[in-house]
Amino acid sequence: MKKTEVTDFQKKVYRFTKRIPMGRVTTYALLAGAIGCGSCRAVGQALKRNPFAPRVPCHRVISSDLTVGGFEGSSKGLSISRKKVLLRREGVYFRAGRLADSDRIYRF
DNA sequence: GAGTCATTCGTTG
DNA sequence: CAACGAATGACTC
Repeated sequence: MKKTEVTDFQKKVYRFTKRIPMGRVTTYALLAGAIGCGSCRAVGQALKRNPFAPRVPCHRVISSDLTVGGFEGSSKGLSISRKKVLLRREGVYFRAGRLADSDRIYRF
């Protein structure tokens, strides 16, 4: 078994993700840009492997198109549904699979 | 070392 | 307007 080694990149991702206040969301591209990385996929990967599962609110990270994007390794299915419900409980409402208010996006 | 990924952008039909 | 492919950076096996 491998040790849960968190790379510097992941550390940044989790740090920024945890920085998101309740009732607010952010996008992969925004996170990637804030970290200093040109690819948003790397951010999603870090969240998917999320070693800090309940500690890091990965459900507060959505796609830059205001879409839910993915969750728990699936861009659709029950996982995504759960993500939407989770955000809804925090005050973030979704409409047709998209964020109802783009003003809810948290800017670093 | 190769494959995979929860994305994003650009071009083509 | 809609769909597909290519690009990019990092992680896991």
